[in-house]
Amino acid sequence: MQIYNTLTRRREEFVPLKDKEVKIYVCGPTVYDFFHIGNARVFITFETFRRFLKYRGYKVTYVQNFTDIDDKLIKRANEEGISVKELADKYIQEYFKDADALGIERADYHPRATETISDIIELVKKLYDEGYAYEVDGDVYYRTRKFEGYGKLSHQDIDELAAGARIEVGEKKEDPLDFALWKKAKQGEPSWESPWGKGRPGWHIECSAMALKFLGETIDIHAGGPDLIFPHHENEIAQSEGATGKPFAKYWMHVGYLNINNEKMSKSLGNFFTARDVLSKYDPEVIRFFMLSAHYRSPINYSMELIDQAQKGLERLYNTVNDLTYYLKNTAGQTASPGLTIELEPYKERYIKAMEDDFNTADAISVLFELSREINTALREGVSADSGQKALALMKELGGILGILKKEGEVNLEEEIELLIKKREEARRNKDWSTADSIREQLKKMGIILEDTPGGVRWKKEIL
RNA sequence: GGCGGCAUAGCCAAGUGGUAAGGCAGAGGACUGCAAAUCCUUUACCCCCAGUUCAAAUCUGGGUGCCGCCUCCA
Repeated sequence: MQIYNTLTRRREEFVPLKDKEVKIYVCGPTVYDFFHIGNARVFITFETFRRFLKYRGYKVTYVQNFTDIDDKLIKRANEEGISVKELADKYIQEYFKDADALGIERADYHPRATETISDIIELVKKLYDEGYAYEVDGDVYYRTRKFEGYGKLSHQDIDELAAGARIEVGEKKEDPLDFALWKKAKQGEPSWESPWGKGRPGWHIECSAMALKFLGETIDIHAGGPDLIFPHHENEIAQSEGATGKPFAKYWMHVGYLNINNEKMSKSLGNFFTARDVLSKYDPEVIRFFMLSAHYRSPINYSMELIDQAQKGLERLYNTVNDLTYYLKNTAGQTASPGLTIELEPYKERYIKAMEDDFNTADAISVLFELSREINTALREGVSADSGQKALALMKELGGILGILKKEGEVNLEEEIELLIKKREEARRNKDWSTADSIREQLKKMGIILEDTPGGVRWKKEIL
């Protein structure tokens, strides 16, 4: 199993710190608003990797945090005239609504920064005692130049970084590169007691503290969005390794950007879509399929056209699953001939091989398409019930890792629909094509698609 | 200015030395009352130039173009 490590900029053999146990920390959303589809890409991507690791027998402990105290939350809460906690509670709920809808399995732990304050304070204290932090008038800063490896993740030279750094008004840092671990409370802001007086945590320290608390000093995989590499993850390394003296994470993983019209999605450009927007227009599985159809480190472009393309592709896979299901229910075993057998093992092996190659979901999906074609062919020639069952199970098994092919296409015929189909059959026998076609249209509007096959009339529910 | 990524058919997209997966769209065919679905066939001088090699989309150098990070951001 190979994983690309941002730290070394190479693909590395994946060896967990301990046996087959994998500890993963993913930076979660700042809960001041609905999350957007760029966030969704991160959550879907790493959650899918977790599924695959579990599938391969790893015991995964997965942590994804909520940032529920920061400038953006404070600003938004003030605008809405509610407390920061009320705002955060609201958007954590909304997070779960959207994430659940997208089929994103819940993490083992979803810690909140505000519930980790005592751990954060302990960590800052430790950094202070070690000389990695200093206090100025109630603020505590990290002494960046004291940490030897600073810049190793983003591969930036510390002096080059210093050239671009700025000190904001009101900050009293020793060095422009230093960053806040603890911020002195301002009037009307949420705050907690600390050795440096009332205040709140800086942004980066919470992730160090939560990873430490739930996963320990060294974790296997730390993951997140691409724009977290600098400064967020760089700072996390400085904090965690400064405090423990041990490597923070063995593998650092980052997804590519999700772009709109080939440009980074951002609020200032107004090219912004929340997951909820997109969920109102597309089936969640289509969104997952779309995101997983390119390599996770490549940028992907979001547009209706491309999502439509993805939907068509997913429909093709579903046609196979539904045709096979139908066949097994209605046709298999009814003929005297034993039927074909499909060699399934090679597909499974190729799929696993693709996923073990730095999670090449695009390649894995192509295996599903090839399996799909072979099943389709076998279906017209007559596949054995046993082999058909196994093929169906494999499609669902491999699709399930990606979070697709989970729907049941068949529904029980309601009487009204049954009646319509009978009427249409009668019309067809009388070669009354216009009546037959209008009934088919009528059913289409009800979400029922009819197919006249050599074996008789097939119907299916429109599922995407 | 510093650092990095990408450039494969109309579109999307795999492929890190041995003469190009897969999907969408298109064309032709089979099936069909018509559709739909499915199957078969078909569509690539792998951005340009030079080099290394028996052999390069894949390695090296140069060029062009696009994108990103260095500042809150997934």
